[in-house]
Amino acid sequence: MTDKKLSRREREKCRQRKEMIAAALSLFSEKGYHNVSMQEIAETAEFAIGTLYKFFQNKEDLYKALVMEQSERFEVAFEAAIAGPADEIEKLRNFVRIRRDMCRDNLPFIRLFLAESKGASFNLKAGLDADLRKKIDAFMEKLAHIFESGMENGRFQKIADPYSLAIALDSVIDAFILLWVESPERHPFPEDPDVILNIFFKGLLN
Amino acid sequence: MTDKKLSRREREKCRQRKEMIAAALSLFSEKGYHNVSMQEIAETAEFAIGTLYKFFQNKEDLYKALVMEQSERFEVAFEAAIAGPADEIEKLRNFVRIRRDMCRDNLPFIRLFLAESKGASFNLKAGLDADLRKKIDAFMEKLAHIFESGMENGRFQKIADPYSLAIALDSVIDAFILLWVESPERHPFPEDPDVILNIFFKGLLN
DNA sequence: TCACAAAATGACGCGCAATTCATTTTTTGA
DNA sequence: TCAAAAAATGAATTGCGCGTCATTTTGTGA
Repeated sequence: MTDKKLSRREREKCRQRKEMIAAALSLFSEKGYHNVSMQEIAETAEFAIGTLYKFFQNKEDLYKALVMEQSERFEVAFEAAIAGPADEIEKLRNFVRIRRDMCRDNLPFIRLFLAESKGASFNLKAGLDADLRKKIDAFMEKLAHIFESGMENGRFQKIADPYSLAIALDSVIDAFILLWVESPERHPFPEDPDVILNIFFKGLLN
Repeated sequence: MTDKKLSRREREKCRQRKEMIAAALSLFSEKGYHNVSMQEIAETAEFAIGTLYKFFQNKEDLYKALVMEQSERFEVAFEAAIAGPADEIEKLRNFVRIRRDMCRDNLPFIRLFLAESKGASFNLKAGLDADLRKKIDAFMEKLAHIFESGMENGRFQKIADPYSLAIALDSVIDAFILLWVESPERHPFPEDPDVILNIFFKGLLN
C-alpha cells in the first residue's frame, strides 16, 4: 500500500496522502476529532481544503483511514511479537516489550487509539469500525491461546480462564501506558516487562 | 442536595432538574456528547429549550453537572465498600461486588464514565474535570493502601508495588465491565468476585 | 376576580465548519 | 512552443446547533 512499482505521479500522491494523515493524526490526537476542522488539517498539511477532499470523501472518511492504517501497523507488530519465541513466558514478555516500544514511538496515535478502543466506542457515531474490532478480537484470541497452551503443557496454573487472562493482561498494559502518557516523569513505563507480568505470574496470597 | 426542608416550588425545581439530567444522561450515553443537541435533550425531558438554559448555563455546564453528580454517588459507594470489612481480602471482594452492583443499576452512566475516564481525556476540551480527577486519584491511593497494609501484615506477598496493583485491579474490573456492557449474554459479569480476584491472588507460575 | 410577578416557551440570530465547484495553475506530450 | 488534460485552489454555499429574548402561560395574593 506504499511505494515501489508506482509511477512518479502515484508516488507523489502517496506522499501527499501520508502528509495529510500525519497532520490529521497530530491534530486529532491533540484536540480530539470534533475540535479539529478540515480547514485546520489542510493548513497544517499545507494543502488547500479542496485537495483534502480529493483524497478523502469527508472528515469521517479521513478519520477512519487514519485509524485503520495506523492500527494495521500495530497489529502487525504485535502478531510478530508473539509469533517469535516458542516459549509462552517469552511470548508474553516480548508482547509487553513491543507494546512499550510502539508506544514510545507513536505517542500521538496511542492517545487516539486508547480513546477509541477503550471508552469511546461512542465518540464517533458508529464507534470502532467493525473490521478493526474483528481484528482486535482475533488478536485477543491469540493472546488467550498463549495462556491456554501454557496451561496445557503445565507451565501455567489454571487460575482463570485463558480469555479472561488475555483481557486482563491487555487492560493492565493499557493502564500502565495511560499512566505513562499522562505523566512520563512520575510514572515511567517499566523497562523490565516482568514488573507488569509478575502481577500475573506471582500470587498475592501464600 | 435533594429534598426536605424545601418549599414546594424548590422541590419542584429539584424534580425538574433531575428529569433534565436523566434525559441528558440517556442521550449522551447513547450517542455521545457531540451528537446530542440541546434541542434534543429539551424534547426528551419534555421542556422547552429556554427552560433548560434556566437550569444550566450552557451545554458543557449541563454535562459537567451530570458527570459530577453521578460520580459522587459512585465515589460514595466505593468508599463505603472498602471501609466496611476490616480484612484486606474482604475489602477487595466487597469492592468488586459493589462495582458489579453499581454497574448493573447504572448502565447508561457506566458507558459515559468509562469513555470519560479511560481514553477520552480529550473528548471534551478540558477532559476530565480537575476536581473529579483528584477524587479518582485519591481513591486509587486508598485502594493502594489496602495492598500496602496487606503486605505489611503478611497477608499479601510483595509481588508489585501497591499503587501499580491498585491501577491494575481497577483496570481489570473495567475491562470485565466493558466486555459485559458490549455483550451481556456472552460475557456475564462474574457473580463470584474471586473469578476476577484470583488473577491477582493466585500466581500463574509454580 | 384581577393585577402583577415568576416561570416557561420556542422562533430566531449568529457563527462556525463541512462540503462544493468555478476558476487558476501545473503537467503532459505533440 | 502551445493547447488540452489533470490537479490544485479557496471563496462561496449550506446546514446545523448553541444560546437569546420577546412573548405567552401560569401562579400568587389582595
